[in-house]
Amino acid sequence: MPACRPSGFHDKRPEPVSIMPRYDARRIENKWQQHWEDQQTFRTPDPGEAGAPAGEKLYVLDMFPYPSGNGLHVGHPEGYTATDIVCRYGRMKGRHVLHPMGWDAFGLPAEQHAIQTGTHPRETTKKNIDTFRRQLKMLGFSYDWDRELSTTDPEYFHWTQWIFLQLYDTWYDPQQTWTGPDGEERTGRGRPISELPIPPEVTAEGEQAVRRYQDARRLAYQHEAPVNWCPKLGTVLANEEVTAEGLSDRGNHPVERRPLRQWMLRITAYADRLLQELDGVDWTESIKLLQRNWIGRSEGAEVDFYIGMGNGGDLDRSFSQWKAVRAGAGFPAVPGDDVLRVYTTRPDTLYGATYMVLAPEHSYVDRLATDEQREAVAAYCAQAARKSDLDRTDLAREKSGVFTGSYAINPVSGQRVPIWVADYVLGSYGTGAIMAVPAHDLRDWEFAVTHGLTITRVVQPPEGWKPSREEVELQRTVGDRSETPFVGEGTALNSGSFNGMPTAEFKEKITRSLGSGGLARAAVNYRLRDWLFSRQHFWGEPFPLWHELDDDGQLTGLVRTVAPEELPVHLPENFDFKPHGRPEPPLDEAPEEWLYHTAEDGTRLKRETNSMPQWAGSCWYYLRYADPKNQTAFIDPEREKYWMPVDLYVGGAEHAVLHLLYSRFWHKVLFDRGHVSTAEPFRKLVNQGMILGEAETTAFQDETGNWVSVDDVVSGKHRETGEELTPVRLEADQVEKDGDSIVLKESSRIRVESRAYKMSKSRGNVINPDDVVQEYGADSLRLYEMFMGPLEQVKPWSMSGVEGVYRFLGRVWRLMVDDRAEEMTLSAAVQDVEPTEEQLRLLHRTITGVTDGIESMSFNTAISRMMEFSNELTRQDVRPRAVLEPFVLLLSPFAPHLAEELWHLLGHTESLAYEPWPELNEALLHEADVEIPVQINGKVKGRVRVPVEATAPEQQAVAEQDESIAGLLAGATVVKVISVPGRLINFVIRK
RNA sequence: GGCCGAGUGGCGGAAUUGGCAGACGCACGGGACUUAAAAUCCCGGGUUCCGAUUGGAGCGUACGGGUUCGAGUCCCGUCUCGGCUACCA
Repeated sequence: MPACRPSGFHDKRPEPVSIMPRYDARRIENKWQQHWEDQQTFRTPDPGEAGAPAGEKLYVLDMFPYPSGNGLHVGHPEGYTATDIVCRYGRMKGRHVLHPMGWDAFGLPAEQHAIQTGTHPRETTKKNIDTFRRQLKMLGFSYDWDRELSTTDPEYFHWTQWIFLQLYDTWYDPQQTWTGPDGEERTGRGRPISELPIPPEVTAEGEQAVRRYQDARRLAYQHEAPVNWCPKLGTVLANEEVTAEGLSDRGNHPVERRPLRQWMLRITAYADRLLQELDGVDWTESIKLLQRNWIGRSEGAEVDFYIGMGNGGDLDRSFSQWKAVRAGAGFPAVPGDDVLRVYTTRPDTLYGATYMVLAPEHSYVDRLATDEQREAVAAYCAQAARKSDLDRTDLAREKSGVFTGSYAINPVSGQRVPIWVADYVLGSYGTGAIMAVPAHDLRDWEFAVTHGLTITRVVQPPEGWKPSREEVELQRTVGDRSETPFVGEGTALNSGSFNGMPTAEFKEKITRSLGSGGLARAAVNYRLRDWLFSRQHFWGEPFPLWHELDDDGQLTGLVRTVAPEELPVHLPENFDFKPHGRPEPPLDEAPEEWLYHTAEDGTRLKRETNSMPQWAGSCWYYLRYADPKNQTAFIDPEREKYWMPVDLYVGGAEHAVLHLLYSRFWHKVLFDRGHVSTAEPFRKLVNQGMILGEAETTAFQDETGNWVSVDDVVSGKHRETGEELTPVRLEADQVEKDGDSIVLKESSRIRVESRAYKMSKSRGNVINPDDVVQEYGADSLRLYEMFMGPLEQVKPWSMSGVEGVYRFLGRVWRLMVDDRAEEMTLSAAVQDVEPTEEQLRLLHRTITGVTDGIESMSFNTAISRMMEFSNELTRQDVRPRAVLEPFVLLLSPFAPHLAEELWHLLGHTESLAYEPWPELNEALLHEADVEIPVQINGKVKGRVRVPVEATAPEQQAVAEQDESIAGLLAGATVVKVISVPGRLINFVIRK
């Protein structure tokens, strides 16, 4: 906090008994917040309801917060103020505005707090929500609080569970072509599981076989997936709770990867739709790109390498038989046991595939390990299983792996290639096995060099190719020649009849040729994986599922759904959840009456004890706001049609990938199943930039107190000696600028560091919105956050900047209020007189500036224009009401409390929230004359005044008559004249 | 390493998208008011050189090139900072 304090709150003089006429933010803000609440000013009428605005609907949404125990952060009000301005502006423009707020309230912190203190997460959550609500109300946001929701409300998660059942009931048919309610034709659709065609041979096997066949195709399915099991803590950890070193965040205990039965959502089925339908939404290209990269579509081919049925030596002979069979039967959808299927984006390098690699978790590893190699392979796989993904990537600078002892046959060259196991191949991508082409893949090259495997070049680089940095780094010397890998495209080499063919053509030809031989097929792969949808936690939505048990009380793998009319499935009451020392979820220890049930047919049932991840509730909350109290459906179809899609969605960039991808996925499933009418939920998306702490200037000192220039500091240590250095905070007057760097005043050789850091408790630079409001008021906080700079940009906080906007608001106050009077009175300068032409021009310039600023979300420039207005009017002794009133309306979306108070003072009795937005009169915008620059050879040499409507030749004539210009033109040859009406004149001359 | 974004006064930033660089705010300096201070109001400012008083000339948007009558804005290359991502075959 700054030392000097604004007068509004801390006036030393005795308080007058009457209303203080000074700008007193706290009094005004409390008053109007109360007024809005009493009058239900911002309650949004439902479509068709009496009193609903006739204008078009406008749905503006904030990403709802996780109500943490720390309360609101200054980052929150940034986006919330932006959307609030858009909404308030929208209302004044006659739009029917939906602007809700709620809580993403399931999550780990409340659960951990519960384990430590015994307080139920429900209570912690309620308390935190109350704090957040109070803080948001204190900032004067125009939410319709009647629509408030929390993901933890049973009435809400009722429908989260219901949507899960929809996912469970859906399979994806990639073939179906259909036209949706949006009139678009698409191929591929999520359909009811009852419509899944069952092959006759499955039907023949009976009901259980049919159920299992269906279960394997649902969008929600069960799968063994590794979890972070920490034996010491006796609990499973979320990825965020595991450090980069593979230790538990709390206590630094080792964490193992353990497979556990979990629920997955088949988001990959929608990968193509998620990719393609991104084109139609109004998001920045960089966020779209982020999503595209995350989905990571690649095109290539699946190729089968023959491995025979055993480890026999007759591989070469049986290979030709196998090939003949394949030529007749074609490429099977599911590979048989006699082949190893790989995915490659470079089928053109097939002739250079000199070995193969399996991921350690590949199911063929055991089978392919020969007796001599079995022990080494088993040891390697066991070691790999213990490593986290991070370890695997980190340690693997040195590419490790072991030979299985087995061979496969390269389908094009007919050569035997060794099969290895290595953890640089991921089990979860492609087929979990690769053909290695060391000459043309950096990772394969590195591995081959390390393990002495054959490298065959099959692509000739194009003329003039220079190896890239990474390629050079991997250079090796063979005899007296040096070789590098080449990963680019070129022409074929050592590739039989394909020699000389360009890469692109080769890819296509060989895929087709192998395809007709039944050896390969074109394939598409995604980086995107199916979504691991279960967590081993208490504080999350329970799954609406029962497991069938066999006579021994074991899960059969068959599942029954909870009937929709029995939803929601509540969390068990009076249950003391503590880590129980097993990887299974805490709910596994829930009371019997919650956990077990006997079905009408006598089958023993056990509840699913995993819970849903925090993402679940945030996947569809935007829908519920449109109909938050609906008891019979997750949303009324008419309301859905009316309000969707969200017109503007604002939130932090940290959700640019996952949250948006997940909710788009759910939305598309609901769309396919006919529950929503739009294919995409969010029409326009804006990410606000992070707010950093105040800028800090830091210098470094060594042990003896000598300054060390930042050039010699690497992550807090001396670059040469490695000595730990002490960072010292400096005041602005201790440093100065020297060229491009900032240096100590006392020694210009010592460069210092000057930058702003992310706000964090440990750095002590966290700004609490409560303090700012206490000190300057909500209007100042709102205004400052918008004035800092463009919404999307990262920007440092500055407390004196807050003071700047506070002073502006005070000036606006004194524009209209006589602050010397004993009571609230209009300033004598405010008069009912005709405004001057100049005043009108100023007003209308402000109207365009503010209107355009809001519409393009450049709030900072909109505020600048209002500052110019108030600066100008402050200087004038007569301030016509006719320009002040519209100005108050322009200011109102930004500083609503102050604006309401002034509006009231100007004699209005109603809130200004629904006053019509001031209308622009273009005619009043311009003067009769404009001053334009006159250039000679592109340099400004003078200025002339010309009529606004002057044509190019007319304004040129004016310029030529100007004394100083005429002087400069005299004796020179005018080569060319550029005369842009109303802009400038440029004479190109030669002496 | 890859991808994305950004570099403009002491600081946050503006510039109608190729047309007067530095709007507006902060910080700073000067003045008015005041016994004094705070608050408020008014004025000032990119920089170098010459004139030296009112003026004039040059250089300036990270750096080096280019296109153009004209570039902060477009093109090529380089550097720095920030964010995301990390063996995806």
